[in-house]
Amino acid sequence: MTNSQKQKKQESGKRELPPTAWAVLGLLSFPGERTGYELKKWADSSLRFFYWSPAISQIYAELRRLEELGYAASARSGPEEVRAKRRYAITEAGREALAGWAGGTADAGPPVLKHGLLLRVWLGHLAEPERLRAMVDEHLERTRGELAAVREALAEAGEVPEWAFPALALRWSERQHLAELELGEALRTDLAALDGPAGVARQADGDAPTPG
Amino acid sequence: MTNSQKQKKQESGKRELPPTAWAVLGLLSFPGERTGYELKKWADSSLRFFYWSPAISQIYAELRRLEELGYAASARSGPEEVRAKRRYAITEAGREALAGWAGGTADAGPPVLKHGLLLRVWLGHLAEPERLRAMVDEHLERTRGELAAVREALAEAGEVPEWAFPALALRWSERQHLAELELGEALRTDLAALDGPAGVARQADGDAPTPG
DNA sequence: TTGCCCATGTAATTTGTTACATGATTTA
DNA sequence: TAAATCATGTAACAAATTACATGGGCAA
Repeated sequence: MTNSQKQKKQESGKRELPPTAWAVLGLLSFPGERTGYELKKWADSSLRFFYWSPAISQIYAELRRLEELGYAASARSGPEEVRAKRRYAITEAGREALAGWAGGTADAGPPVLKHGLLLRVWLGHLAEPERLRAMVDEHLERTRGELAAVREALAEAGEVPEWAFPALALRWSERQHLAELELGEALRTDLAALDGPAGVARQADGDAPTPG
Repeated sequence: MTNSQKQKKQESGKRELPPTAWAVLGLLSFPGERTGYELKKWADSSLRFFYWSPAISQIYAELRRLEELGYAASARSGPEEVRAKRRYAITEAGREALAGWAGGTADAGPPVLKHGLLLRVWLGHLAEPERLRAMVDEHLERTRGELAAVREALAEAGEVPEWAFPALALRWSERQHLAELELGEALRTDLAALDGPAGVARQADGDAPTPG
């Protein structure tokens, strides 16, 4: 390990919360009390588009941790019921901690993309050209569906003045999906150019230089 | 659990490999033998931009699994050394399995994006407007750096005809970063529009708060 | 001779998923 | 009254990271 990397280590005893915890707390930072189930559904129609879509079990786990930390508080509906419906709300401590995380000077870090189609394009020498083209077309179709979902969410959020920032993020996401569509079209063109005129080498073997 | 979700369950005994295993095998699918260390460096200058950047320990673990499955084979340099340098190559079985995965009819699934800046924008009500603007600017600066890195990788791959598909993916990534830059600029504009007219009125300006 | 890069690996821990179990309420 | 949705949770496991340990080769 290099020295510069060493300097990135944590010295503090209290360990940092993972992004998921902050995201859950972030959902809670908007007015109202809600259940874990509701949080999950909400995330799937908002944060999913640019950040995160966790398993429901993960939401419940994070809510328990947040409550332990005093960042969230819950009230069950039935008095002494086992596993009763539980509505969560953010606490003052939670709001402060979240504001420190979201509005602090710490770097948000680079966006991380995991694009399965692109990995397959990168590995294009292993697939039939027509199969590759079909994958791109499927991707375009799905992206159109996603764009529609973003716009649906935007139609809801766009009305309410309290949702101004979420609407902003969704607007970004709308543009991002439009760009993804253009990227897909360009990819299809590039793919055709590779396959069509010159008929570039699709053979797997034969020697070649090592990368790097 | 709904019925439609139930149908997605696996019935097969042999469990599917995670994407990381296929990505490592994918790196190995290009001619030449290489060490885990080299694989990591290569991934960080290629797949990182659109798919994946694993911990080095994860690479070593996957290589061991791949060898156990008979998908990869290794040869150590020193004869009986402990922990000697180990160069890996893909096997025929590995190539077949990979081709089945990458070129098969299975859906690549939707791309997943984790954009820390956007989460913070979504949570904009918790931060100072100027801090938010600074974050966007930092993001633009970093994206410019990433774009330069993509182009550097492209300059290397673009020459060799064997790297035609990797070059295609990198070309996609170049365009994607250009789009990300435009998205960031638009976000800055939207942010200013949100902050400007509703905030303190500047008497000299009057109206027309949207900058070019 | 210090420090960086190359190179491989183990251990501990955390994060996150899938599968399972349970039951209430709502809708067709 | 059957099915879907709402709602919470546990258990097992898989994936992945961080920290640590080790040591060779090379260059300022």
